[in-house]
Amino acid sequence: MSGPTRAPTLADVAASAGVSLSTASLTFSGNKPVSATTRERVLAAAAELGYSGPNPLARNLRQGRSGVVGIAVGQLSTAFRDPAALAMLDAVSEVLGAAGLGLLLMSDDDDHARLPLDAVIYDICGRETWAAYADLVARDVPLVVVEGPAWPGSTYIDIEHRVGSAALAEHLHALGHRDVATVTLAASHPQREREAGLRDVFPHARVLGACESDVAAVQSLVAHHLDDRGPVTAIVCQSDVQAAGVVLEARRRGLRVPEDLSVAGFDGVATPWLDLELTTVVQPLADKGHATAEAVLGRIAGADVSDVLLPVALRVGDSTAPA
Amino acid sequence: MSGPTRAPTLADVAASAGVSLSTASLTFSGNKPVSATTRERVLAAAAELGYSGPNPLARNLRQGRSGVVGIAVGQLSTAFRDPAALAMLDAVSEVLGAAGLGLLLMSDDDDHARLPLDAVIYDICGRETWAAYADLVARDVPLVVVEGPAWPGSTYIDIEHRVGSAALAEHLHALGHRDVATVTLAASHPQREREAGLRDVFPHARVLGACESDVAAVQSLVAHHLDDRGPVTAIVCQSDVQAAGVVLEARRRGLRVPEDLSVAGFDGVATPWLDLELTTVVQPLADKGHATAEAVLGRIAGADVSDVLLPVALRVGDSTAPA
DNA sequence: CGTTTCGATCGAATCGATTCGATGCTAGCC
DNA sequence: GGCTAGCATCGAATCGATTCGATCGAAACG
Repeated sequence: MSGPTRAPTLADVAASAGVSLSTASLTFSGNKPVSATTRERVLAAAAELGYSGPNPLARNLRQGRSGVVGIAVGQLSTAFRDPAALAMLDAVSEVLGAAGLGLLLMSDDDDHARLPLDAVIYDICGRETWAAYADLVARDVPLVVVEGPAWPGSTYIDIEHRVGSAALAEHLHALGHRDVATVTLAASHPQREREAGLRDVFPHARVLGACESDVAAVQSLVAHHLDDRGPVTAIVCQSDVQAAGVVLEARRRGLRVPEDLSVAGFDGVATPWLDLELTTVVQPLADKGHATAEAVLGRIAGADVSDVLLPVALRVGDSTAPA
Repeated sequence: MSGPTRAPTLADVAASAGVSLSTASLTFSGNKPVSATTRERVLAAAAELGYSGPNPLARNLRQGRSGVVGIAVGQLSTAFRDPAALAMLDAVSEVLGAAGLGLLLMSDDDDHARLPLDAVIYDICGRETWAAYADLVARDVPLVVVEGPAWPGSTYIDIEHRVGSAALAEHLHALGHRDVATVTLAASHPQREREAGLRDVFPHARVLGACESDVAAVQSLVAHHLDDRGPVTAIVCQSDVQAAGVVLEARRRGLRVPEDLSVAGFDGVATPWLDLELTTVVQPLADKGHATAEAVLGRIAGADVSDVLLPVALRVGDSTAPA
């Protein structure tokens, strides 16, 4: 006969247990000691009423935090197609999860202004403007930028693009390469830095074109360059996925890698479907993710968080050889 | 002199504009008409005070919704390594994003009981129990299960595993194959269905072993089977990624595909780094994602939502040939 | 034995909006 | 002119907790 009764609240539990609302709250939150007998009475009442714990919405309002961190990655499907992005995401999620925070995917155009976010991670390489930025600033949401534009008020996590890129270029130069071309990402901070590193060694390196980190995309980009490829003896890519695309396309066109063409990548991720190990610049993806998440935690806690610049390392594989 | 003044609230704006709190609220929410002059006064006051819109936390509490939908996918890095998962995620995000809902990643072990979720999508093939399930039920959170166990109270989105698998098996049978082996996923509803479909045609098909949808994993799984492979002439996999792994490993061992060994996959995703088109069972990934998201919206709206069963289609590629 | 201290509990204020029902005012109508 | 609608606005209740400060006993102390 008791219609669809609404879900019990903490007040119901408190009443049923014969304690005050505040005591019931303390029982669940543990923020102050509660005697064992009282705790049991409250928990018993909760169990009987089918109370499933404090309403998160109410807690959030009171505490002024939502427990949710946004991560902007552009288009989901393209962003995560590159294993490097996944490794990073994994590390971020690990740290935030341990801190009890959830990770909310922010895709490009959606309007997330209505969602309560405790902080936002911006990890869209290859984009320099962002509609949501002004809004986040207005709402005082801490922003952690990964390899992006150095926006005022945000914390900045980055790697040594230029150093790594230059080291790779020197490796090629030492192998005797003189005519080097590069596949780029969209114009962006990391892209500019990496290109600068390349030009430290090869000032006249040719740009074949820009594309995202996707095997098919890079294949169609370099396809015609490989037919009539002029004097180029090495191609430097901005990700291992791009490099894999170049290797596959080169082979399809009858070129041997590395004998006829040296190919280099960036990131240092596993490419199990390629039968050679790429020469690449290994970046500490897990460290980058951890550093990002730690920065988020710090900013949420209101601490002063300093920017992070992580080192990279050249890894010489089987995809580069003397010119 | 005015210390760190706290962020302005709607009450401040209302006072400054000389209107009531309710009118100010209506100005922002648009739930009831407000005269143009009043609206302008309110907006002007808001601009002057630097008010950046209603606090989402407060709105959420009042409305009893958070605007966030959780999606459980197991380990992030492994879940998204398969492009099929990404395609699905993309479609889900598209629909939910358009509805103003955010998508929160729930990884395995994190405790998300403290987060306010309007609904949860369960998309972990290969798992039959879930610690969070009881909790979600207790909290009355709508649950949409994709290819998972048919849990009471949840909405169920699935594809025709058995039909597709049987169609593929018949294709192999028609090619003259009689000795077929299969690589499986962890024991789960879709795996059982697919295996049943396979055994409809090949009752004695041999199971090589189970592994996740990952090139490297499948390679090490089938490695020794390919050396001394007995009478097997075809291997049926549970994903295109698995199939790609088998193809690569077979070639590494000197077997030609499809001349010496036929290989089939499942999903119908692009494998640009493979130079042949896989024979596979194409599932409508975008439709599946859309249906999932629509089910979520329906459940949140309190509607009766019926389960969805989507069709699949056999696609014959270059990886299967006469035995 | 009087006083201090400490732990457990309680009452009330608070977080910042949304929304129901009531009120006042103007316009339309006969 | 009197009456009814309808629109804009307002006051107050509400969402469901957390948390500050006060209170009350009992234990510890000199």
